[in-house]
Amino acid sequence: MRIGTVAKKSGVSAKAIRYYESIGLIKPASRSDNGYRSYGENDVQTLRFIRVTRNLGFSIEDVSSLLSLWRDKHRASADVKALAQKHIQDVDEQIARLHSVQKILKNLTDCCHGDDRPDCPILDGFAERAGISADLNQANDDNKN
Amino acid sequence: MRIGTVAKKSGVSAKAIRYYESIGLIKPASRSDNGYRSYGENDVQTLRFIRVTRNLGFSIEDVSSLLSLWRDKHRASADVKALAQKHIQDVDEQIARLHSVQKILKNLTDCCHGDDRPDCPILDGFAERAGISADLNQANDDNKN
DNA sequence: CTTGACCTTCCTGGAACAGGAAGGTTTAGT
DNA sequence: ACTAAACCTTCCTGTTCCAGGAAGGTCAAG
Repeated sequence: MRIGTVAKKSGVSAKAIRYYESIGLIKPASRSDNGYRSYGENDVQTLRFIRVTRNLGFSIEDVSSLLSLWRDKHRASADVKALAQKHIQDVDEQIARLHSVQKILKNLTDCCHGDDRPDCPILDGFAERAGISADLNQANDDNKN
Repeated sequence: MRIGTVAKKSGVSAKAIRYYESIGLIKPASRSDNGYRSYGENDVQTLRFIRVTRNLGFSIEDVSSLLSLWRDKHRASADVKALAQKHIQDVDEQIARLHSVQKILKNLTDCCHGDDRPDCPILDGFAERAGISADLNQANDDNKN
């Protein structure tokens, strides 16, 4: 199987496959006489595994560890779990950050009438969060122009 | 004020300030005789505004637009609101994606006993999501080694 | 007069690829 | 047999937003 075929079957782009090979995430594919990379069904499985874990947000480095664990029949499931839990924690933090951002943005936009008038609670809110009073803001404008 | 001082007062690193200048987000600072960049209080305000909006996840490009709107006393608040709402939508999508990831990961880790035994519902779950049956998985392992 | 703490510009790196150039190969159709 | 499309190869650049560091100039304190 050539790279285009395995790309379709795995859902991983040919570009990505070559990249994964270049950084050592997957081992170098064997080559046919013309120099084209040659793949088998097992490679499709590996690439699918990579696609799934990447889609779940694991870093390439983590995926590399997960691949090793996946292939190691004597792994301890605790090692896998530790990796997963670390990632879950990261995702939790990201979600928390986004929630707080969301809350702030929604509060501000809800207060904004959003017409052609210039007064805008959103910009005022940004300035306030920046510790800029309306007066300073005004002075700012004056100096800028 | 030199760049180090304005960096401290604004919470934006000197590196970032030079970068912002280089890409035209802020206008080039005036220079003193020795060639050092020179800043005033208004620059502190601008940088703080940038810091706040960046922390809220706006792209540099969006921050640039927001800065223009902030300085434009004749802006329409609708323009600001549109930008903010677009960003809110982006954040909503990110949160949704992370939530679904989180759900999957938590389900799998909850099923994993996490001891020194090799059987692991997390890896099995990944393989399943990849459309790899246990049998194929086995065949995979056999071929790999 | 020499540290040390600033500042300058310029270059590289990082995460994870996508896009494209330049050129070789294979395959299908005529 | 020939050609055009569709593959493949390597190599280089671009993306986003800066951080880190090299090499060198400047300035205030001890």
